Amino acid sequence: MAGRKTSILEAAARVIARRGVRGLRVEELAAEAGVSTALIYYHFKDRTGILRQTMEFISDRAERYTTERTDGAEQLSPREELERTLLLELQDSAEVRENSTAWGELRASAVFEPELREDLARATLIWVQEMADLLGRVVPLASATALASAAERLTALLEGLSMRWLSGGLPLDHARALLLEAIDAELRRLQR
Amino acid sequence: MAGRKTSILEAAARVIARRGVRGLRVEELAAEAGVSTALIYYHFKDRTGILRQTMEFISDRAERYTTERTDGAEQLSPREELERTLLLELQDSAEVRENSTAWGELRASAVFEPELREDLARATLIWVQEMADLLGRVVPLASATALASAAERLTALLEGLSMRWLSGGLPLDHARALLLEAIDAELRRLQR
DNA sequence: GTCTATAGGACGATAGAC
DNA sequence: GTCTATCGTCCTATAGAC
Repeated sequence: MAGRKTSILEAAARVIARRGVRGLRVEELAAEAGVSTALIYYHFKDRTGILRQTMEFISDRAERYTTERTDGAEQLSPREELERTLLLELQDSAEVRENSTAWGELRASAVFEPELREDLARATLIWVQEMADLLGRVVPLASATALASAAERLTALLEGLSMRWLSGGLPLDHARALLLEAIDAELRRLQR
Repeated sequence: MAGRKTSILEAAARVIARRGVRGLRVEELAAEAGVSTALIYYHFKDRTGILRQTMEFISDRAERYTTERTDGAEQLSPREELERTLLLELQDSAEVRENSTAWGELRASAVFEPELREDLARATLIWVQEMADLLGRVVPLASATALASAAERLTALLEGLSMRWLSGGLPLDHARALLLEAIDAELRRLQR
């Protein structure tokens, strides 16, 4: 079930996290996945095909661990759940770092590769909507528009903080503290 | 005074905005600047040298137009000045788009090129401090720490929104509206 | 589906003249 | 400081066998 193609995608996420989209060499990807370069072109057509499908793979995987996270026994308040979900992306675990790095890279690449934009927009939308739902559970009386805006801001801020963290200018602790305060500011604004 | 080297840096900013850091070819840069590739290596040593100095150039230039902006006759309230300064980076003019694109690219590149990090950190610090000053003029009673945090959040959010705008997923109007609301939320928080 | 082998081009960098 | 010319490498992509 986790076929060759899937294991190539897993390898692609690792390589992108290690070298960036800019540093992704098909040959290195092949070595990482333990296959030949020809097989990669067979499955993905060209370099852009690799990037597109890797982006989809990464966003699916992120959605999955974001969802599963709550399956732990504990009962969390809506606000705790909101905070936990956002902070999940600012953690120094291999998996999160890999996902964040690859995600940042793919978004940055989309500025110059229009082929990536459609998938990027879809993944972003799903992520924003999930966040708007969580916010709505904390502030049930807020309007859908206000919730959507807050969700867009928090996710965009998270991406900005994540990038600073990954590029070495912002310690993780500090990034997390900043994000928590932003959640507080947004909730205050919604509760007016 | 605007010597060859400067005009190469201007050309580099244009090429990076057009093709990205990964898409920057020394040959294309040479053509854009109207010089030979050899001259570029003479002035910048290697590709990384080009990137480093271009980053410095861009951050200086951004600082300059950020400062000059207030020299227009009108007297603005501190809050108007704050809003104007931040919104300045979300405009569809050639110069701003070029600066934002190149800035985003260089930050993303720094994740994988440690040589860029020092310059990046310095430029970010200057930008954050300027923003903290502006916030301090709006809310004089706020603590320095609170101002610094708000400034870090607003600039990180701006980078996140900017990236979404440039990667095609967020219309400029919407990005501007989101940023204005974030300023509002941060000021509310500071004024408590 | 998967491999080996390689074509073919692009690109960074330098040598050497002026 | 600036150019012309070029070397050598790296990298995407495909041809063709199994």
